[in-house]
Amino acid sequence: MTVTRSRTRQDVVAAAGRLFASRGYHGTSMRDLAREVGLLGSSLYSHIDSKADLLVEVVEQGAALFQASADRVENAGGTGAEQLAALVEGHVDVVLDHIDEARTFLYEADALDETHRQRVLAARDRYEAAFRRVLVTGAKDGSFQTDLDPAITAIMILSILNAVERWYRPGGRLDRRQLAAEILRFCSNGVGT
Amino acid sequence: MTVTRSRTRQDVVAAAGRLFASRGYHGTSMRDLAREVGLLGSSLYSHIDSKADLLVEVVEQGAALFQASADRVENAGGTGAEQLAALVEGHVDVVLDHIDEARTFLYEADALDETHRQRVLAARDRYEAAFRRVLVTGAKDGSFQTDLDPAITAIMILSILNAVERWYRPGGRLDRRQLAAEILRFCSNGVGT
DNA sequence: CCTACCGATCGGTAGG
DNA sequence: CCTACCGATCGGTAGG
Repeated sequence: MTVTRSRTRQDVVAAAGRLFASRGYHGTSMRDLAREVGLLGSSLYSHIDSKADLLVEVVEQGAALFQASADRVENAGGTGAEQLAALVEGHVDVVLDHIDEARTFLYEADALDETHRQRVLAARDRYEAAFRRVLVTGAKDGSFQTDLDPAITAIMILSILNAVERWYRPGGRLDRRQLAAEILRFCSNGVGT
Repeated sequence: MTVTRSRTRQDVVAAAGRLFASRGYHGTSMRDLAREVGLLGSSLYSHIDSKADLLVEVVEQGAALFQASADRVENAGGTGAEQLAALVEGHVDVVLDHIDEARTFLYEADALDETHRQRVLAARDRYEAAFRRVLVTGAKDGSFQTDLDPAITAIMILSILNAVERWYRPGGRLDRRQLAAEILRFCSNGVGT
């Protein structure tokens, strides 16, 4: 016996995340979203106030997931090398387990109003700062080279991590642990002999 | 004496590139574009056939610029290390000199019709293949480790390169040669001791 | 390149 | 959550 139960606000937000991630905010209409969740367009407004609010909510979920990973790593402590490994694994997990929120956080911030856009930029910088700190820690404890530039190095590591969702598909040659290991290996040693 | 001369098709395409790169295809209206180029919306159609055609044209310009760089590197030859350096420098040049076409090529392909979208994916793979070949060359000639995976390594290098336009701004601490050198250094040695 | 305009779709509201 | 609808804007066309 199938019971059609009424949609919750979270159903609507999750569906919005799916569409924003796959077609972009401006490429998604409220009627697209309503169809995705099984309603008519006007019925969405008994769950939410506006399309813009939905974007804010999805983006902030993405920001919170990445930050939670960084916070866990910082609380666990360890050498620079250990913490970098944990940051890489945590990022891969967030991207693979919450791809819609991650993509929307990474690529749709420009569709936000200026106030929320600035908050996203601040959230990204805060997350990036965790990588910078780990690089400094590792330079001191002998994990890493001592002359590396933490700012640009953090950006390059995050560039690799953020791009994962653009090419990696589960079920392929690498599982997610092997993926994280490959990334960590490249970030540690590069291609050099 | 200022002469207002009539717009050419290329002015319209270039303006479209600017807007697609900064607001996205779906975030750009034909009236936005007309204003950018100093016309009324309907007047655009004496230069172009449709909004979709404009996207195709900008994206294909981006594809051609990247491919031209890869072709130049391949024709110049050299060791794997030399060719990788040339690919990195070439990519940085394309991104910094043609940021609108590069961004549109990288981020707006999903807004294309399926036929053109597939062509972009093929163009990206062809460009990526140049990186894979250079990695294989370098593994044979002693430039690089012999046990690296060319496919995933090429993706990671390109992830760093493609992200450049998201954070690098000319006139800052690094000029473009230093930027390319930092990227090459990271790709060669990573953070390890 | 503009005037005048088209049908379709947009985000959203009133009222039940 | 639906019916009925709003004004605004969308990409695009006819005709000059």
